[in-house]
Amino acid sequence: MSTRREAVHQALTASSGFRSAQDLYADLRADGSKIGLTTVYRALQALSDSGDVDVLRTDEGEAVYRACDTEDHHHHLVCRVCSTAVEIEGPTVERWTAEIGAQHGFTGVTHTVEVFGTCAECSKS
Amino acid sequence: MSTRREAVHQALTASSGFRSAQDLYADLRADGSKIGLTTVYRALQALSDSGDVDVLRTDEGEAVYRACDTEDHHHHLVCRVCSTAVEIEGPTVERWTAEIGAQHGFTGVTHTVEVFGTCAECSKS
DNA sequence: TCAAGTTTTGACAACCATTTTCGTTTTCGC
DNA sequence: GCGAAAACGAAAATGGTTGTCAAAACTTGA
Ligand SMILES: [Zn+2]
Ligand SMILES: [Zn+2]
Ligand SMILES: [Zn+2]
Ligand SMILES: [Zn+2]
Repeated sequence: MSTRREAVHQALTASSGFRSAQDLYADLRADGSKIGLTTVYRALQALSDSGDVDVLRTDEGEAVYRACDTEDHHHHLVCRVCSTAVEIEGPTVERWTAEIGAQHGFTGVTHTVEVFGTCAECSKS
Repeated sequence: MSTRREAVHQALTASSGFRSAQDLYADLRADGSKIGLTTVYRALQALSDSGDVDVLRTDEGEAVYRACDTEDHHHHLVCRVCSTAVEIEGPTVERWTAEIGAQHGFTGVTHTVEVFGTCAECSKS
């Protein structure tokens, strides 16, 4: 793992929420790094390819990334305000999606499941 | 509902799967319509605002739309090959997401749940 | 150590879906 | 018909993301 890729991974780990490539680029530059935007995109591509970071799309279509604690299959509960995320897992939903797919004769069934809300902290204000 | 918006809605209804704005624009032009791309985008915006069509994002971040049979809350089982979609509903997953949110003190909890696979037809080849 | 080859990097341009702008056309109430 | 208001569409602007390519950094073998 190259130094630059590590730097991106670390910048991502510093946050508990999902960050965009542009966010991370801004963070790194603010920290004095001379990294280029292209390199940030390349690092995130590599990191998500290798499964080291999770990626999802915002409603606006922007890709956002997160360095999760586990590499096992899981989902997220994301705060709509501060973007903080909690890793969640649920045998229930895993079983349910598999059944739905099988019932309709679909093969190679996968799923995307994300839960959104306003976290306890942000709910106060 | 203006004529142009109806045309877009109808073009969408002609397909059982999710289509992008560009797809629909191509369909309509191929049918001889003189509609503009901007108008297709505006129509889709209005249709999704009013809840007449469902919208989701592809992995590439492109917005795709579908004219569903019901306006009630539901999810989709989408074929990865031909993009045909089946409307599905599940009290199970509704309950599960609500519980997960409550457990972590989140308010205003919503969710996105989509199931992907290869449909029976496309699985043959 | 040094030269030659390989990989990584980053400035810049290119892409492409989507939105804005703005002048023209259509629709609708009177 | 007439004029205001809404809808249209072509073209330009936007913004995230990817492609290009020459320079910089790192490896390797002599
Ligand atoms: Zn929050
Ligand atoms: Zn799952
Ligand atoms: Zn199919
Ligand atoms: Zn639901």
